[in-house]
Amino acid sequence: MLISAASPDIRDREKKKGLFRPIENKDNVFTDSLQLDVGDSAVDDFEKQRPSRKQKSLGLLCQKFLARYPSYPLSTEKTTISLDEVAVSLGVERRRIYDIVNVLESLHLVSRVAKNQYGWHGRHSLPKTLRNLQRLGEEQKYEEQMAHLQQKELDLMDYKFGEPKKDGYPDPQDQQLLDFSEPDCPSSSANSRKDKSLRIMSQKFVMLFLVSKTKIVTLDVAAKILIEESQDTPDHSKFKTKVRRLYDIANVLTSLALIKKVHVTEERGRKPAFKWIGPVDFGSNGYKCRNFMKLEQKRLLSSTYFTDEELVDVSASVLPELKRETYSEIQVCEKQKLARHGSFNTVQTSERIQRKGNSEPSSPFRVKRGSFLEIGSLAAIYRQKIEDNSKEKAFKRNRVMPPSSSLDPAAPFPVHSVDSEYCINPLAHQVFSGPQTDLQSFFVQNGLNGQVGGSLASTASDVESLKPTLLSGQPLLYVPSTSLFMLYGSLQEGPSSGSGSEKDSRSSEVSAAAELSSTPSVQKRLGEERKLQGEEEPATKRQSRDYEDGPLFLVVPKKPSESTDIASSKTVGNRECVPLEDVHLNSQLPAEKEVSGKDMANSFVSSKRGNTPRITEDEKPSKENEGTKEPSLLQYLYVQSPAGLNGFSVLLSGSQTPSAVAPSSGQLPSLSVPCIVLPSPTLGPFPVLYSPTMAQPASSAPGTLPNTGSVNFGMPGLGSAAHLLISPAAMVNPKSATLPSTDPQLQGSGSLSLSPMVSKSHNIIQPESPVYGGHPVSMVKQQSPAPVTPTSIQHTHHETFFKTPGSLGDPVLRRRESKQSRNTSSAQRRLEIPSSGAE
DNA sequence: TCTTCCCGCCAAGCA
DNA sequence: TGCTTGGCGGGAAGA
Repeated sequence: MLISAASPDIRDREKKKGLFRPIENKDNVFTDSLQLDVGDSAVDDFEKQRPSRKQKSLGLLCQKFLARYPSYPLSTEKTTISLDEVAVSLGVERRRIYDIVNVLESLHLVSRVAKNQYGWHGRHSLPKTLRNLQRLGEEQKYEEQMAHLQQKELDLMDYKFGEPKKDGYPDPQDQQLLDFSEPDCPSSSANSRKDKSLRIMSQKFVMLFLVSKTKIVTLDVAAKILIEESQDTPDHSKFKTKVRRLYDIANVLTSLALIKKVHVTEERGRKPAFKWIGPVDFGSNGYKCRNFMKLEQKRLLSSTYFTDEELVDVSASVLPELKRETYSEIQVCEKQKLARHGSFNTVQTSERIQRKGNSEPSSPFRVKRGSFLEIGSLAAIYRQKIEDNSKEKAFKRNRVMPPSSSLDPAAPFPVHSVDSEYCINPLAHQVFSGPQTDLQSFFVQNGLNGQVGGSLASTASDVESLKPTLLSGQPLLYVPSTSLFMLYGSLQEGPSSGSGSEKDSRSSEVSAAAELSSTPSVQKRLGEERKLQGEEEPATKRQSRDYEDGPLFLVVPKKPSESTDIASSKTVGNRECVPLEDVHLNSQLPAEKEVSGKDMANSFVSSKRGNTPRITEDEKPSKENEGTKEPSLLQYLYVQSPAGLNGFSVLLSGSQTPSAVAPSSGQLPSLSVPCIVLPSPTLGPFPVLYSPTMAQPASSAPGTLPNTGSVNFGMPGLGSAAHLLISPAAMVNPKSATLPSTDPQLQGSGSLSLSPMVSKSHNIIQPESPVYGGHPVSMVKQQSPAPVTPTSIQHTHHETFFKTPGSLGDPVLRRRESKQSRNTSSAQRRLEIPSSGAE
């Protein structure tokens, strides 16, 4: 799989090395062995050289088969598979290859082009195929059939060895329901050879997974359904035969990392079953995948940009080696869906599965479909997390639970993440808790409250609070050029966090949040909010934002920030930065001053939130935080190196106080956030510039130059391009830096949101904004004073934290380099990915 | 003992 | 008719 993901050159080289030389070429083995003198020693040697049963397994064979071809071949890359050649290469009979290609063909990974010849398509269309299968499975009511069979579990033995009860199986007339409309779908014409083909069986098998809520299918149930559909006499022999075939299919699907072997323990004992671990939720909103951060552990991704589908693939490639506890997910969605609906509702609470031995909930990632992921930053965070467990523990002690309301319409994951298996995102905790700790410490040390726009968050109203904007205190990864990933984590849950009572409280809270989010009322509110948003801005603007290649959000669970320092609170209280929302939320300011932290957490709108006095890090956990449950989610802004930035990328912390980032109207020149300038993914290890001091004096008065509140970056050689002012909740067009904004909103708020969500809610940043257009950015040295923080937590891991996987090893670099050509044109790649929305 | 699935026979399908 | 394709089940390795 690694080779598959690598460049063709590497593949060729590996091939030359004989990587694919059949390890089980029994002909050779036999020949060699037979050349020996017949004797005990020769027999022993023969036995030793004889490949074991496992070595000859179909699964292993399939893996070798898949390794021959790229998972995502270029559109111009036409790969033809010669069955004879493959069989010889792998040292197996052609019959075995048939088994593999049949299953692969069922998923449209290959297609038969001629006799003995197949065409390799890769996984490009896999999501679509799965989506279709899911739809077909739903149409065939497989879920009901499985439920019915499971309900009739006590009759299973009777079924296996005798005539099944009539009521336990579909009526023969109902077989018409199994008449698939699509050519490649199984037909109900009974007992034809095609009906029993492995190809059709494979599709049906996959359907069972896709329609299953638990995503677990026992072999007996699957075999039972298949027998019924084929109208075979359900005797034991048929049952065994079906199970054999299902094993064949399962082996291939396992090699594809779509399923994995599990056991279901029932009253009658353990039953072999398989669990779907591939992408799920292929609806219009996109799909999710797992094991995201394992990519980093495996050092597979480096800082290379991957499409979501590539990510899924690579993630799946390491799946067999992954531990269950480290699974995580990525939820991919369309920007349009995200922008319009503000949420990604494909996660069904019904799919929740309590994590075995670990009830720690987490949230899935959410990225735009077809977008590019900067894995390196996330991976670096993950490493940091691993390396700093102690800090994490200390952090957890003080962390608070984010309220359910903290779920941005575009970020409903904390809700679902409570116990939904498909929302489980250990990454959020395992990966970011540590880094977040560091960042939180960083922010605290720098006089920041550790919450992005925490003061900006307002509880103006339920509707307003649901406006898509940066989550307070949450990490935001921003890639202005193509997409935006907003990272946030729900650190609330987690067995190790906090006291038992506190944990329980948090758990219940999260559960309540989950329920709340799923309730119609919430959805209604979201709809109202969206409606309001729609009314607030011209349709043209909305449309442009919806369809422009704007940022997306990668949402990951984050642990709540427990750290709020005096400086930050002070800054909040004296915030001179008036968020854009203040313009229309001004009337609510007085009330907001008294708003509890909980309310704040519920608010997603940047506002005068800062009016609420922020407690210190020491106070917050023990006092308000308990009741407020304000989410302290870390946010990062990852700025992909725009044109003119010499390939440097900027990782910005979104957790600075608004005051620090809020420029006065007409004076919005620079960045006032903690940031790290990173080389572009193609440049390898990156910490180049790092501005630890982000503390912003609360005294920064509106209208003053941002020298005190802004962090500027000096980028030699960058020239004096337009200024890029970025803040967790505010971003200003470079043009605004030098010229007073004529936009009333700008003047009123003095801050602009870099986040598409924020911009959306604020109606300020337009897609065509130079900021989005990747204007050259000039950064000057930060001039902010040294931060004042109550907790002087050392963040000694910054370097490690921000080190990209690209610096991890040559293989990674090589791969990244090799993939550069493939990813050179992100736009091109994106164009190749059909919009799910269109579909 | 049960699960898993390799192995190859042999028949359907096709040119 | 010959070749491709793949259903099928015996039986053995492995759990």
